[in-house]
Amino acid sequence: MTVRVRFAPSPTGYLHIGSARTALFNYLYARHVGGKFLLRIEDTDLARSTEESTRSILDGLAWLELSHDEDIVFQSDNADKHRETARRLLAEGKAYRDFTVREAPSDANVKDAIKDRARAAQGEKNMRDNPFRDLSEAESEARAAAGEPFAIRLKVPMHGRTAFDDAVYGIQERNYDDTEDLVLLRSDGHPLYNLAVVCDDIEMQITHVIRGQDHLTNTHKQVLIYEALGVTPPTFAHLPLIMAPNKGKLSKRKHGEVVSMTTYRDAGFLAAAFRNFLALLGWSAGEEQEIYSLDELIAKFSLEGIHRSNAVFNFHESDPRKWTDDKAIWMNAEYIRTMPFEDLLPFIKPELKAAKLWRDEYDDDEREWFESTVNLIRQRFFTLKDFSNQGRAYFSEDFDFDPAAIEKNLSKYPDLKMWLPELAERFEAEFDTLPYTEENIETVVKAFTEEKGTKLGVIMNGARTLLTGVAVGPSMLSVFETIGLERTILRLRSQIAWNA
RNA sequence: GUCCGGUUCGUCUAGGGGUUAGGACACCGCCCUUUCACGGCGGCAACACGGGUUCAAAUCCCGUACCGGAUACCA
Repeated sequence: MTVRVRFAPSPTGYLHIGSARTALFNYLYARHVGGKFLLRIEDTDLARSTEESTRSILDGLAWLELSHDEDIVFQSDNADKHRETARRLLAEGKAYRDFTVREAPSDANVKDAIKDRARAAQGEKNMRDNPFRDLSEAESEARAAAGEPFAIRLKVPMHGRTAFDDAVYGIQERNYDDTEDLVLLRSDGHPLYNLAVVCDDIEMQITHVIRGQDHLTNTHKQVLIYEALGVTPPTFAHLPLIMAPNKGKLSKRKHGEVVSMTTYRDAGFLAAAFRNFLALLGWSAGEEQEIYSLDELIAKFSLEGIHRSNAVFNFHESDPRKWTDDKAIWMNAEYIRTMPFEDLLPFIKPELKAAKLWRDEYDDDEREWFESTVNLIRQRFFTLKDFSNQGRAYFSEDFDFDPAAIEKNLSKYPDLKMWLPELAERFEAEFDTLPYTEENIETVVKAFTEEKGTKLGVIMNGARTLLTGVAVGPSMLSVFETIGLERTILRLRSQIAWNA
């Protein structure tokens, strides 16, 4: 039997980090065993589902390059089948009509309301005490025929327990006493989550359900539905949750952008790097390797390697330099500086284009210069954005000067205001005949420094600031060379920074 | 409240009866260097607690604590 897994997000917001990892694990498992990775949009909550969310989720998956097999299933399209299934269970006596008048949904904090209600019941609550559970068939039919609204609830057996062998958490058991007669169909005829999921998973012939462990109790309910339907449940694998730094729930509402996949795409992350990071959040191959290509992840992924304990996504809200997890940033930087140039180019190009820094010559005449420049500057970059921000001066004459750099490297040495234009003269004269190479540049700059009776660092850092606008970067000799003689002279003469 | 799950450096994790408890990120120091966020070397830092089983427990069992999840006519 071929393995079929699905990723089933509800379109109530963008793709967040937890869902993304669930999608990734499903994808990796499917690819590992040569199965199918399916996508189902759980849009049965008409009030909260939006098309925009669906699009955003699809965008996120596309960015992560998690391509699905077969057509996307929209759960709402199957509502009739879900209703039919509920009616069948009713007809078979495995479900019953509940004529209890529906409570108005509490508007405030739903979670808290539920918790309060549960606590108030003080364990006194008998999950089987619904007065309509044992209503005679005749009376049930009569009341329904009279037009009285009813919900359909599953008739959970009085004695026994649900059990399944979770691929991650092992044997899971739960007494029927702890599960209420769950509603399958709302009184307005709307099918509910657990019913819809089971019906669709059966219909889609899902063999493995890989999802967050927040679904563990749902799974018991779903097993009950499978049993009522006489269908063997799939294998379940529940994933540990991804938590906020305070070990609380990571939520869109509380933590905002940092949990959204699009944030990472827009911040200049490479999908490969982020995927790699995500894969290691709750899974490990049991070895010390950290960097994995997609093919390696697929080759090494296994359900056995999934952890049971939750993982913290360690971002620092108050520190702009660590706005997201350190390791994610490090991994992205690692990819940026070690990827083959040809693989990186397709990402740098659009980045530079968007910043109006791209020139077509980089593709042919200046290809060599472009490549060596990128290889030079990418060593200290963290995201693709750095190419257009910190790297701007390499590609454009229109760049800003970092005030801190001016302060540190120029203001402190007023003589530089004269010296650097003078150095420009010197360059112009010397390199009229001499080749503009690192070696020769070093000789010229050193001689110049000695004449002025100053330290090499003063001249070099002053020049760095004028040439690149920032205080950090590669070896200054390389910078001189890659910026080129002409632009070096122009920038050394410029007084813009001094007037800033 | 009840049910379920979890607990190894700050974080991600390896290990799963005998290890100097390993790696990565972060942090700190030294080196390289004109700067630096690259690189090299090094350092700091963990088995939640209490019982038991055992010659031996981070590892197995029980309990406690703490954290998390669930408990809807949401998904």
